[in-house]
Amino acid sequence: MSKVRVRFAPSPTGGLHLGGVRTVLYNYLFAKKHNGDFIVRIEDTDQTRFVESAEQYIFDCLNWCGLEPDESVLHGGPYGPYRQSERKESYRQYAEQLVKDGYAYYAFDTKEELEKMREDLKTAENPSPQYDHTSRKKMKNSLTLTEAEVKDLLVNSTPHVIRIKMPENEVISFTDMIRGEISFETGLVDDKVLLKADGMPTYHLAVVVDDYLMKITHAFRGEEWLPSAPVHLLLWKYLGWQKDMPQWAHLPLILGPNGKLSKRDGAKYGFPVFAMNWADPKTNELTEGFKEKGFLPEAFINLLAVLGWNDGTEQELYSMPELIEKFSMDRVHVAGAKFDYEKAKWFNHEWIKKVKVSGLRFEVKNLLIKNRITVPDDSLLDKTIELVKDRCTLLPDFVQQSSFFFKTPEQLDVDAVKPKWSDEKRDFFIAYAEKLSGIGNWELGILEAAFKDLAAEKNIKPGELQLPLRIMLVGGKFGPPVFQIAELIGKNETIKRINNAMKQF
RNA sequence: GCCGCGUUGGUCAAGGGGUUAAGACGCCUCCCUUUCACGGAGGAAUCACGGGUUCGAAUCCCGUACGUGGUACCA
Repeated sequence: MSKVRVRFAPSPTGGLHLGGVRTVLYNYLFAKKHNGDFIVRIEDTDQTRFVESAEQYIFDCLNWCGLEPDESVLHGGPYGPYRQSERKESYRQYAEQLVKDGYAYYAFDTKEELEKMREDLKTAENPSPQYDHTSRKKMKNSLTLTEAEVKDLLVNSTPHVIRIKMPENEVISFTDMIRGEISFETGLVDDKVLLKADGMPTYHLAVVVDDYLMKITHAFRGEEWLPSAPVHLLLWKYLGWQKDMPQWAHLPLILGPNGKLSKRDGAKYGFPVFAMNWADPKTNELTEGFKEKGFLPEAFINLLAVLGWNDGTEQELYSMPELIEKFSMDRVHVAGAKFDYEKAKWFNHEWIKKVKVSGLRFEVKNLLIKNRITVPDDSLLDKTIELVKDRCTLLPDFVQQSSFFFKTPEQLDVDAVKPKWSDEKRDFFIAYAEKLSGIGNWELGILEAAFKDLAAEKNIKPGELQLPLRIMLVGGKFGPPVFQIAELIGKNETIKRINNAMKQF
């Protein structure tokens, strides 16, 4: 059996969508599981939708996700170029061959003529008429024109396209790796344009030619391609490559709260839909990404992997190597899955708990610096991360959960203590601060014991004193156990915070 | 409209003729902790609907409904 080769073929038109990343992921997992190659091919055949920065952006996203291609415009490889615009010249010959063999034809209709046809044929029953075996007879193409007329038009370089000639009455079927047998009546499918007037291929021609030339063995793409699959199948056949045709799998869609997931949903419901921040160079509109929202790539990959796939066990947390080991296309769900942001956050939380401190250090430090908190000491940072990571769902949560380790809280939640504050408690804290200043061995157990002994001495329940102490040290009702905080921030800082806070109570 | 694909709790889902229909997220109650979390123990679903087939159907078949995708010289 030949080496497994799969490809992800994005078009550089904008941000990389959740569904897009999952498609890459499944490609990647399948390839790696079978010791195959993962190729990224840029489908930039639509010059009108091309966005300059989008290509680099896509690679940045893949890199962040840890989905490194084996071959691509950036990684090179023996089957280049990996940008379809650079392969432009190679497509025409195949289209011409199809015309010669009677499987395709020239069409000279102008945009206006096409519009007119659609307008004329439009009825209540048929709101969107196609350019197909019924309507092509009335159009301006090499099927209706004489040979001489066609030749003349061609010689005068009249703008034209090449369209596939869909058979009138055939049934074409194939086996989808996740859906099984699927069949279509060819007469219901339109005569898709194969080669555009500008000489560029459409997706339909390019995907077949390039998959063939690049020796792709398995073609995975979104379910939205299913309706045009018969065109591709026919092309493989007409070009005489049928025995080399890849196996297909059409992946289910990822849906938003109301149907198809769109980047609008992100803004509307407050969750990211792109892998990374995407700033549209045309509109300057910024769409937030999972990365910037504070997701770990491990979590992002994990949640995407199990959105539509499971290995049949109860396991939900998977690392990339585990996914590679366990992934299989036939366990991919057939139906679309609604994206659940709450669960996505849960995955991130789990990964933050799971990942080692060293894996968090860089991001957390950056976040703190961005929030004007200086981190003088990496070992303090590490201890802090270890202490608070259980209570962080998204990376930015570290700012609130750990900033008080590095700087005195600016604002204290005085309302939390004031109602129950008393002179007795004030006395206690004055005495405690004094006691603390005499402690030589600054460590958790001693601080806590001193606290409890003094409380007993003063006849106050220690529980009633803990919240005030927390507010003094942290500023609010959150954070790890108080004495651990005191231990970490040190003697001077602890005493200072106690004294300062009392002025406000 | 037509064509394709789909339909197990609010969400992700296991299960593919006989099960008390797993598990997870979220929600609620309780325990732990006199912060917030973590952790632990519980609570809530007859499988879209209608017909078949069968001794027996969430599981097989057919309809209907609903959802979703396509119906571009976009991918």
